Amino acid sequence: MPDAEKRATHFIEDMIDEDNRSGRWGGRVHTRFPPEPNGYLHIGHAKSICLNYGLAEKYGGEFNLRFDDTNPIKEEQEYVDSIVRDVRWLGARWTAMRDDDPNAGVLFASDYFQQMYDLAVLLIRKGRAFVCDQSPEQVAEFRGTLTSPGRNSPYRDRSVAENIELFERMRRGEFPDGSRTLRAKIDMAHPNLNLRDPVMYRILHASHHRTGDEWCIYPMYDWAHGLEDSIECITHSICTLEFENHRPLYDWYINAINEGNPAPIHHPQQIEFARLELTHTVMSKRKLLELVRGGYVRGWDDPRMPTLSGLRRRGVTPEAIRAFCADIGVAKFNSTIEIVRLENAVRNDLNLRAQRRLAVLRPLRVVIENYPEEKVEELDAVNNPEDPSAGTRKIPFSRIVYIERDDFREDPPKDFFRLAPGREVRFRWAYFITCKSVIKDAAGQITELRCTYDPATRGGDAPGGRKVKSTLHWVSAERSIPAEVRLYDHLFSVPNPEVDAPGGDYKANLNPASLVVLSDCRLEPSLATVRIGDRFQFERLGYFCVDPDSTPGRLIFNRTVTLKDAWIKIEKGRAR
RNA sequence: UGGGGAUUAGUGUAAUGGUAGCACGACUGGCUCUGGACCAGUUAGUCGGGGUUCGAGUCCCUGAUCCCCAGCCA
Repeated sequence: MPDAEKRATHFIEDMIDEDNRSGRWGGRVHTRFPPEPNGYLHIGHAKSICLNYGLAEKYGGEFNLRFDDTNPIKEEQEYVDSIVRDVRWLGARWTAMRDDDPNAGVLFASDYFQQMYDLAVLLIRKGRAFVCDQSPEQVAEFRGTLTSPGRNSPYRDRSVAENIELFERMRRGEFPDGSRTLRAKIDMAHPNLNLRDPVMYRILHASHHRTGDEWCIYPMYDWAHGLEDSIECITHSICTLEFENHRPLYDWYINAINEGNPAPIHHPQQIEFARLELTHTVMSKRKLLELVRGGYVRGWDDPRMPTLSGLRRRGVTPEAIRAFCADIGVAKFNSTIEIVRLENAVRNDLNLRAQRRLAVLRPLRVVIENYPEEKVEELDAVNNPEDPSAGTRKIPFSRIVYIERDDFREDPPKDFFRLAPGREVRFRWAYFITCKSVIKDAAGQITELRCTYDPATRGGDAPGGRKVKSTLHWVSAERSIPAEVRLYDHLFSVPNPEVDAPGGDYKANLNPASLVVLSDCRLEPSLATVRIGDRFQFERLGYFCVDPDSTPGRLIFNRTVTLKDAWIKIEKGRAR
């Protein structure tokens, strides 16, 4: 990734540096991202992708995208497609990737099923695996507990010949689901429960999204995963902390295969790191699925979701996500990142590239009494003060304009220096405006402001250097266009929705104000020609992007993130 | 009465026996045609207790706390 910045090395880089010094892998670095296609990718996966791809890139190595598709019951092609799309969007480049074929170079564990099967037969021949007829309940009962040893399965000492025959019959489909398993013969008293004769294969008469009905036995993750990495000659198998307990089992499998083997298989080094946790959201696939299925959000790509598709629809750029991942670091400490860090990365990125526009979300009508009725002026506005090459555009100014209701106070509190009766402010790129009077309806609601403008301040500067305390955004009433704007806030109203869950239900912490739809917004006319996905800064408000729900006649914008707002901070401080 | 990990400002993350630094947050101030951005400053930390050493976040001993593991899920 081109935007990798200079920073201290983390522990995995230190390990690779050490490997390179010792010549362990001959200078080779080969990583992979191994998702199970049973859900959509989220920001936590982005951390793993950035880590794995980033290492391959940094060390001139290779990076595989491989699906860990060993459980047909939970996996679907829809998820495969979305994951390929998201990894590509994030900017990772896998080995043999092509831009004209989405699936080129994508790898699948299911392509290795026969090799895995052959290796399982090898372990049976070596007396290291056996077919077990225990029921799932019996297996659990015989496993023992955390503090007490298990007992051997009564089927543990079957002959090699019988095991081979039964395993072949399992594959042929002669037995019902759950009736038999293939298990490794290790140690039922081992303090690490993963080594108490773990199941290697289970019978599953289920159709697989890629292999169809070719198989009715499927390898367990622990058996399959290490072999996948071995087959692909992965050097550094990077995974999350909870698999630390499994590493001895992967090592056992490969050692058992290689013992006395004239053609030993590759033995990758597994390294564990802490997965990403974020405040004000949830990250487990199960809970995200529940939010989608339960209608709590509008889908996997709801802009409030931490999914990559949600973030993309929200207007977050892949560059911002990569910068965020680089910023938070990699370690073995189970930490929770404050979501403002992500928001900050988004602002930093968009500040530099998003063009500025004027948009009024909650319009308040303003009549400029001394401005001619029919006159319209095209005023010059800078597109991006951070990027002179973005140029300028014209904005029409006229007698009647809209400003933000929040930008006027009839009785302004201290430190409020926006518009108020008798006060002069600047209209961005236009004129100095003074509020002369306030018009209200019968209910006492402000419906209109009557103001005057100073013709000498055209463009926004006073000739004598006269200052105003604030600059407001505005749009011409007649020459602006309507739009719907969707304001998003944190999905959950508390930092740790799973920990502080009333009644044990994290959903009780859903933020009722996470989506606010404003349907009467007014935009400057240059926005009439935008395309879906285009991003802008609406000055003084935040960053917004065009939602796919937009139609030619009706523009819909999503608020990606607000600008920092010093005034809100002052107000909140006063409330306290 | 198990095994495996972890613990540095509010939140993260560096420091690999030698000045505890950085980012975000918070708070000041400056600047500004976005109360944005930018600039300057302030705040605040090595889980506890022993030990080794001229010197310990780092090494040793000993406690504490937190996370993971008893799916034919991954």
